[in-house]
Amino acid sequence: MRAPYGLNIIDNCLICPVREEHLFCNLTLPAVQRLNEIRSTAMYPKSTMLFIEGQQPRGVFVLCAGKAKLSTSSSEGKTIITKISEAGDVLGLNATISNRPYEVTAEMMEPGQANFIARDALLQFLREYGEVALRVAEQLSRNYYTAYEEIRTLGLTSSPSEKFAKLLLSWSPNAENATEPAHLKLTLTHEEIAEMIGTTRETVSRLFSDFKKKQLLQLKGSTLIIRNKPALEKIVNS
Amino acid sequence: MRAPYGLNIIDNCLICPVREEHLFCNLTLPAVQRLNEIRSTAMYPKSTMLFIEGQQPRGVFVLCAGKAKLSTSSSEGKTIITKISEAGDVLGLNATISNRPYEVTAEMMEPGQANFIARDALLQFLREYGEVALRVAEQLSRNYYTAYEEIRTLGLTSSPSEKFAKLLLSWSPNAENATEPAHLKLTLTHEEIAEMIGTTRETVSRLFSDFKKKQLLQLKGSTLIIRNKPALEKIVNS
DNA sequence: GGCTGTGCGTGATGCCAATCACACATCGGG
DNA sequence: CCCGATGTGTGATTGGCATCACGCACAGCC
Repeated sequence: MRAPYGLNIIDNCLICPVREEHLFCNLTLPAVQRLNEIRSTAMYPKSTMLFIEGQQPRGVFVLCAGKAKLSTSSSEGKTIITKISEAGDVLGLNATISNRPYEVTAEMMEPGQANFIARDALLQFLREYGEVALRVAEQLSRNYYTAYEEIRTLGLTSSPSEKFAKLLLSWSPNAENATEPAHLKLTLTHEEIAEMIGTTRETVSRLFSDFKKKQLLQLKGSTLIIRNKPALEKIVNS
Repeated sequence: MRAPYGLNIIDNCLICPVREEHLFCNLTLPAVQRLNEIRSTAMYPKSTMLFIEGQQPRGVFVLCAGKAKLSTSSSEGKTIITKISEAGDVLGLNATISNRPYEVTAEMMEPGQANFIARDALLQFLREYGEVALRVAEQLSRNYYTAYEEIRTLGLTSSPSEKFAKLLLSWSPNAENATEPAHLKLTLTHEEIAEMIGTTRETVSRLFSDFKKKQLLQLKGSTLIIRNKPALEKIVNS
């Protein structure tokens, strides 16, 4: 499904490419047509900054293919990654709606494709199609929830091991048939994981060692196997 | 301006009682009338829980008088206060719009008054008056920004002294005529301050001592005087 | 008056994770 | 092929803050 950079762009990827609950899904035909007029699709190579924390908002990006990491940094260089965005996500919506600077930096982690909708056009569009404004409100509300999850993780979770366990669980598909352990590709470096849970690279390395020793997880190349989900859950609310 | 509990309620306090940038300000007359039909005003004594984290959203509260603290807790009893809400603030908007459980607990810190708008009525109202839906989106967007500030504080600020300085600065009126130090009433206990910056009561006590010793602040009864704002700012981005 | 509850100040102790410092592994490119 | 860049493992050291444990001040109240 993911288009390698250099191939033809996925046409019309704005409209429900991946998820049904997409912001711009299931609109009325006129709205869809108007949307197609104001969006512009482009490919972005790895490491592209779609936008940078503090910039005036130019508009929103709808990710069609590829992953992007959202991060925020302090003046002293410390960085936290707040989210890994995937196809279907809308980036920069909050800044664009409220006309405040982008609150995060969005950087492509792999080559990908996105639709851009300029701020003025989007606002005009929302005024014309009031139905969509409520959808936007709902999306913002979801974003808020995610942010609050982050606040709870950062503020209430004390030890790095707790946060690490929490992160692992958030990766693990929450299927109930826990008979066989979850496999998943690990695409992040230890450094990036450290930035996600607010600790140092070394600590992440040691956490991996610890958890391997305790049979909580296993690593085969870049494949991560979560061996003992209940134990992880116990660590989280310890 | 603040109505002591037991006095007559402030009529019509929903409409721009305090702030011009209020969510339900400057609406068209029909919208205002409709709003007056669906709101219900009540007084709330100190320590009232307007809503509790995890509850299904019943609707929103518009604070007219009094302060409320918003907090979230872990299962082990650790608590963080994420915001002190004041007159004019809209509480529970995110949960109500997205129909997810309240993400925080809202507790009155002093007797006060608030308007309640039930979820169904609010959603219906927003559908009828599309103009207001966009306003709601803007409000949610602002909330998101505030949440992100919190994330930055929790995630990027390492030491308690930094966070404490940051909190003090957020209290201090950002007037530029820094010729005379800012005075303000300290209504929070050390415990509550600790919950705001994610540390312990004892550490807050020691921070006050430290900062007093360093001439950064001064305490006269419950009046807090911020003596050296530039130095505080230096601590924040240290 | 004495009693209880709540908030505050401060010492002693211990521990966990940041920091510093290396060694090593892997990979892609000239 | 070597060589830099990037990512990883792991030891030793250290300091900051949580924790425990008090004593004190002050209010409200019977």
